Order: sequence, then C-alpha cells, then structure tokens
Amino acid sequence: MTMTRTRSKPSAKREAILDAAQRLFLVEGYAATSMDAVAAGAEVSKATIYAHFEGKDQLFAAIMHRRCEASFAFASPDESFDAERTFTTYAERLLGLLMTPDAMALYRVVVAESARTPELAQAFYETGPIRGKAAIAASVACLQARGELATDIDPLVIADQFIGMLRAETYHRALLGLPEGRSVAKTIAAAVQTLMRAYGKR
Amino acid sequence: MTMTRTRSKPSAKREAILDAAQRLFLVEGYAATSMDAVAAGAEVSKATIYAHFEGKDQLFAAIMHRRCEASFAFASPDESFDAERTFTTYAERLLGLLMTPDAMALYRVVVAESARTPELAQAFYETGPIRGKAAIAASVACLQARGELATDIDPLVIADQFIGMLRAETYHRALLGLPEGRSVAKTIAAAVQTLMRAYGKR
DNA sequence: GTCTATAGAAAGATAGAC
DNA sequence: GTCTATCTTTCTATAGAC
Repeated sequence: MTMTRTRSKPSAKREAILDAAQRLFLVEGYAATSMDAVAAGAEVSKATIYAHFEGKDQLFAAIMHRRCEASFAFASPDESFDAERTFTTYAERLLGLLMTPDAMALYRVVVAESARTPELAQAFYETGPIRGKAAIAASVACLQARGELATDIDPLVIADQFIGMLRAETYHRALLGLPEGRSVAKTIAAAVQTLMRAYGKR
Repeated sequence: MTMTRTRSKPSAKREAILDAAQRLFLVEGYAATSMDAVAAGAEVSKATIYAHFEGKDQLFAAIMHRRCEASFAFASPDESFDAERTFTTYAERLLGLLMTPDAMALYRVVVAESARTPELAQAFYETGPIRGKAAIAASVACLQARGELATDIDPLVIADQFIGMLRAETYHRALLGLPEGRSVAKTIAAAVQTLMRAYGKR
C-alpha cells in the first residue's frame, strides 16, 4: 500500500499518455510529434508527461515495446498441416501483421531512428522479427524431420528466405506508401511455390 | 549566354551546398539536419541556400535524385554466363550497392519520410529499385529463352523473390545498425541455390 | 501527481544592403 | 548571387503552486 513503483501502477493518466503517444508517433513519426501534441491528445498537462517518462526518447521506447509485445504473439499453424499449408498459413499471418498501418508506421520510425538510437532498433529486432523467424524455423525443422522438406539446408536459412520473399515488392511498396502492385495473395502463393519446388519432397 | 536556368549552371556554391547537405542528411537524418548546419558545412550563408532551393524539402529531393542516378547505374553481367553465375554476379553487385553506408542512410530517410512525402518515395522507387528489378528480370527472361530456367514462372516474380532473399536477414540487420549475422557471401550463395533448385534446368 | 506558466534553445525562412 | 541580421514559430523541458 505504501509502495508506488512507477511501473506497477497503471494509472489512468499514464495509460492515456501512452495511448495518445502511440497514435501520434505512428501517424506523424517521431520528430513530427511534439510533446505538446501528446499532452493535448491525452488531455493532460505536459508536466504530467515528464512526471511519468524521462523524456521523449523514453516515451517512444515504451510505445515500441508495447506494440512489439502485442504484435508478434504468433500462433504456430496446426502441426498436422503439410509443408505447403504450413508455409501458406505462416505467410498469411505474417503479412496480415506486417501490412497493418500501425506495424508499418512503427517500422518506419524504428528504421529512421536506428542510425541514432541503435538500442531501440535492437530491442525492436529482438522482440519482433527474431521471434517470428524462430517460429517459422522451428516449423521447418519439424517438417524436415517428418520427411516433407529436404534436410540439406538450415531451417533458419529457409525462414529468412521465406520472410524475405514475403517482404519483397508488395510489402515494400506498401511501406513506401505507393499504390499496390502484385496482390498479397499472389505474393504468398509464389513464395510458397518457390520453396516447395526447391525443397519440397513430393 | 543570356540564359541563366538554375539547373544548367552548376555554380560552385550550389555544388558545395549539395555536397554538404548530402553528407548531413545521410549521416544525421532529415529532421536532425538543420539548414544552419548545411550552411555551415557548405561555408555559405543560409540565405544563399534559399536562393538555390525552395526549402528543406526540395533540397533533400535534389540529393535523393542525385544519389539514385549515380547508384543504380547497373551493368548487366556478361550474357555468356550461365544462370548460376548470372544470379551470383547480380547479387554481388546489388548487395555491394545496397550495403553502402550512403545507400542505407538514404533508404532510412526515404522510408522515414514516405509517410509524409509520398512523392519522394515514389521518385526513389522509380529511379532506384524498379530499375534494378527490371535489369534482373530481363536477364531471367533471357536465361529462360536459352532453356536454362523454367518458363512457367514470371521473370518479374523471380526478380522480386531474388531481391527479397538478398535483402533478408543480413541486409536487414545492417539497415537497423545491428552487428552482422550471416555473412553476405553465404546469403548470396543460399539465395542462388534456392532459385537454381526451384527453377534451374540441370 | 497534477496543473499553469514560462524559460531557453533552436528551427525554417526572409528583409534588405551590396 | 551573396551576405548579415533578424523575425517568427515551435520545440523540449522545468519551476513553482496546489
């Protein structure tokens, strides 16, 4: 009752600040978001923000952690699926996540700040991409053990290549705010086909 | 002799401004680079910058065009190469280009600004990535015609997937400023192998 | 913890002389 | 075209009352 650790008590104001900051950072970007705007959005005074967070940097870091934790909670496909269906399911889930406006906006800001704030980029990479990749690699290893995929290739390499193909043209255009090129469905189908032709055992 | 079109006369001051701006934008990022800093770097007054460029936006756009034109001048591999060697050569040239600190810094800024300046992202995409992709797709079509690659696949799809695999983990980590994971050489070898296993005709 | 009010610095852009 | 000097705005951060 006497303790008041900053992190443990999610006061209403604190949550309001986080919500407003998330909305603004992801829509406007880091530099273009002012603390005044966050204060206005949270209907809170600026001084209150500084009572809860050390500064703009820390506030953004808090947002990023929150988003990554929420986003990359990644259910694996059913283990009874064959290789093709496993890949397809992963692809749909991954792109469904990555193509979210929020996820793309977060990624834009992380990329932009990575040159000046490597810790941020590292935290992002470890709570985000690495977990997705590990999940896919684990499934690949499982499929290899079952004899559905060739075994003379590192599961991590397959996972990287798969994610790379999924993040090619279609995702890339969306990230840059350009009109859609190839459809997501075609991108997925093509990536799955390539991996199956290269490493499938049927 | 009487004409003084802004673009045609590359005055020394103008070049100095562009050089200083390029260095600063790519190292510090767009937002973190002030016009004062550019002026100081170019040893020129701020007013002179505004005499040559409409504002910060236009200045950055000029930098980006200059870089893209210079970077993506992309020689195709020898036509006598087989598929494997063609892919490998492209991969080395492409990653040699993309992994340049300058190229990564430019890409970071373009990504960051794309949400607020779509024209910039579009100009980048068209002077940069699209040209690289078209060059690779053309070579793929040529290899298909020679019977070295399967013909039941769109050359553009192969080009996209190839670039995607090359830009996966290794490049991605570098972009985010993280320590190197897999080596560039291994990434290239693995991507070429996957494409050859899937679509090679030997 | 929360507010009002403001400090203090830095930014983008321009006026006017030469 | 180029400069010096300055305007105006906006930003992060804080002091001090409650």
